[in-house]
Amino acid sequence: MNSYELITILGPTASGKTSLAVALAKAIDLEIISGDSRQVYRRMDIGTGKDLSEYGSVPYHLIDICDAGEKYNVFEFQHDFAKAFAEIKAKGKLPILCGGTGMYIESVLKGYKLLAVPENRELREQLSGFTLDELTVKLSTYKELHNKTDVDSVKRAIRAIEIEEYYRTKTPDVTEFSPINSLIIGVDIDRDLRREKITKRLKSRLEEGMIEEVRSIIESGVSPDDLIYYGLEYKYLTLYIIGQLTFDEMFAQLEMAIHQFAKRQMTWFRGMERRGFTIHWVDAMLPMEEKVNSICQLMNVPI
RNA sequence: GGGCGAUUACCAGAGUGGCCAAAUGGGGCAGACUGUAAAUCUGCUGGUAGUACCUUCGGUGGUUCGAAUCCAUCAUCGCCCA
Repeated sequence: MNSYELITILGPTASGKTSLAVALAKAIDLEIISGDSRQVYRRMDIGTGKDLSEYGSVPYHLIDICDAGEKYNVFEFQHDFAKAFAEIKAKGKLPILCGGTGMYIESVLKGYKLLAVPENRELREQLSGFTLDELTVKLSTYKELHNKTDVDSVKRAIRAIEIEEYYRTKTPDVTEFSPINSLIIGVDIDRDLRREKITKRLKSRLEEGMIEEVRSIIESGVSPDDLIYYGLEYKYLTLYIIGQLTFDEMFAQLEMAIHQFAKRQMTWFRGMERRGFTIHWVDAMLPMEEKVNSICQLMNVPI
């Protein structure tokens, strides 16, 4: 008797989102759509914590859909999500959106309106010599920006101008996404425990061959800069591999960066609550069965 | 045993008589964020009732109107001579 079109499971890194989503999917026959901005890349497995072996027979979507070295973004995610969502729906099943990338999740729950604006090489070249200040002045001539993200770097400012210019001259192809009615489950993990788990998990991933994983991606031709762009594990391990950090420096800095990342994730989720989303927090420490049961209750599904 | 140099808030580290609750960086905490989001950016960070008061700069005791800053002494650490 629920009108939910989707179940969303979110939480900071190392909170156990994936296991919970898989357990729930097994219990009531669901399919999982990943809401993770890094698990989309192939061969980036250990560092993104894909844990594909956990899924068993549960179908998953939006994992391994790009090559390492490519650059995926929210716009593409929104479209890919819509497609996967429709497919699962067509099968008469309920999808679970599970991930830790707050903006990706919110973009589909809210139905962000993003314009399909292609790259404008000519314009980019034209603007390439400008300073951020000059670009900011130029930006201020537009009434209202369509792209509401920060314009605090030259790259972003140019992108914002690109979007405005495109919008001025053409009618962009706007795919209308509507907000989705989703039950939102947040995995709540005590801060100190979270930090402890992050550190432990980092150690075990290093033992499982995470360094080799990054090294082999570099050897296959992906440039270190492109890997550094991905942040966290891929950034610090690459810096270690190319000799810019010692092992100890890499470990200490990466550990810290993951802690900070987890904190930022929580800030996003709390922000979502302030923006009107209801998140049902479940204690990460509860036994899996209890977590699954409590979600089933929220959904009014008989257990 | 002798000589010199250190000792500052969670950490590193400035400050060397008043403008010092103490620069700066890191960490931590909180927040923002519709096209890099594992990114980027902002605020706070001794205590309390928020421009005021209280307790701080290794310990103790002095000098001074006034000390993190000067003196004495003790403690710990580092380097040099034995």
